[in-house]
Amino acid sequence: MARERKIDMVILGLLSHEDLTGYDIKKRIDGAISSFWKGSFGNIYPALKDMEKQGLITKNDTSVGGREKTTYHITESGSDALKDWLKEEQVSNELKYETLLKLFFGGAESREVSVHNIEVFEEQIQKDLKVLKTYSENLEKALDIEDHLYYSLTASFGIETYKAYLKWCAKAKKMLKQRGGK
Amino acid sequence: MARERKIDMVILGLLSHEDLTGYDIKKRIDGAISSFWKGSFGNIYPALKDMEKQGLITKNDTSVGGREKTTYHITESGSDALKDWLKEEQVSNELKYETLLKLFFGGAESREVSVHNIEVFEEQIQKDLKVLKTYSENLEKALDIEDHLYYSLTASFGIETYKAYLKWCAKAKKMLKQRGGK
DNA sequence: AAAAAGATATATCAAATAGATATATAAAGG
DNA sequence: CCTTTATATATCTATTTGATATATCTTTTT
Repeated sequence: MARERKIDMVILGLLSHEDLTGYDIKKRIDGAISSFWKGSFGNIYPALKDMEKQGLITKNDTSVGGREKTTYHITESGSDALKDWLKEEQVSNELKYETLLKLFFGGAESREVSVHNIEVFEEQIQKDLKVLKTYSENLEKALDIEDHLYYSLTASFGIETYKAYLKWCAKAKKMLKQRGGK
Repeated sequence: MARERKIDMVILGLLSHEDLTGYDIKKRIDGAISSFWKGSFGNIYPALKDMEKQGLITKNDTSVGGREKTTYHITESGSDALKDWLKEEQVSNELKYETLLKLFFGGAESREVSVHNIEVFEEQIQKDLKVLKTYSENLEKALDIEDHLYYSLTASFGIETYKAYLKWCAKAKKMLKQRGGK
């Protein structure tokens, strides 16, 4: 058996603030959450169906014109499930860095290949950092809103780690260019 | 269709250094690689079978006493596949931080809960950092070995990011304890 | 020396995730 | 008017995760 489905908690967390459609949920996940969690239609829609059966959320079908859409709303029971999860001790934090995997096995190719791979990574991080900084600055304009504090803290996590990445990139490139590599 | 199977590259990378059994591969992944990639028997064994069919690796069955074991060896074609992958531009780096997910939705519970969750994370990172530092120090004793340079760079990535995490933990806890939270 | 515990070794299964794709309507732009 | 983009739901396959089953060999405890 695989562990408990985490997408459920992402959905409950989002629905605890506002009613949303599956499509809306995907958009929210692709936004601020994307730097530390991912979601796809392939697990969002099945999870919504399941959770409705379990009574954690309720659905509300509406049709605007010829277009049908289903909005979900969190129930008392769903809200409790979210709170229980927040209080659980064990967490699974896992990162899968293909860039590091390539570097680890970098010896199978020339050093130039590894340097280039680091440069590709570096550029991506620089872009991501820029986006996160803008997001963070906007949040800090209204830190009196309780939720903004939480969003700001997760953004700051990203900013701090991205900065560490960039520092490492410079160092790693230097090391690879030094001491007469093959 | 899901993207190309990444476990294949982990296996090829490991086999490029020495012949290994599936069990050995699991042990290697759980070691130095574990901080940036994971693997399980559930994907290692099927991948080995597949790759053998594809001619990327060859198998060698031996029986020591009544105990059977299969050792795998990388082929020329497997070695080429590894090098091709190293030279590919696109990479998928994804982190799934349940700790951050909980913090993002922290507003559904008291600030104490979030502070506690950060403390749990902090302790784990402190442990991991200690292990990585020891590993890194041992590598640096013999940096003249080409491969050690690569292993050292990946270890240093972990060390730098873990340090950034700890710095963030202190800051985040301070923020949550300040300004009269609920 | 026997029993228990732990390490070695392979394999498989269910649940969850990733990523792509299919379908159809609505809105916006040229 | 037509094309492109956004909205919205759904499904499928491949892959990964995590657990479990089985069996042998080795080391430690009694």
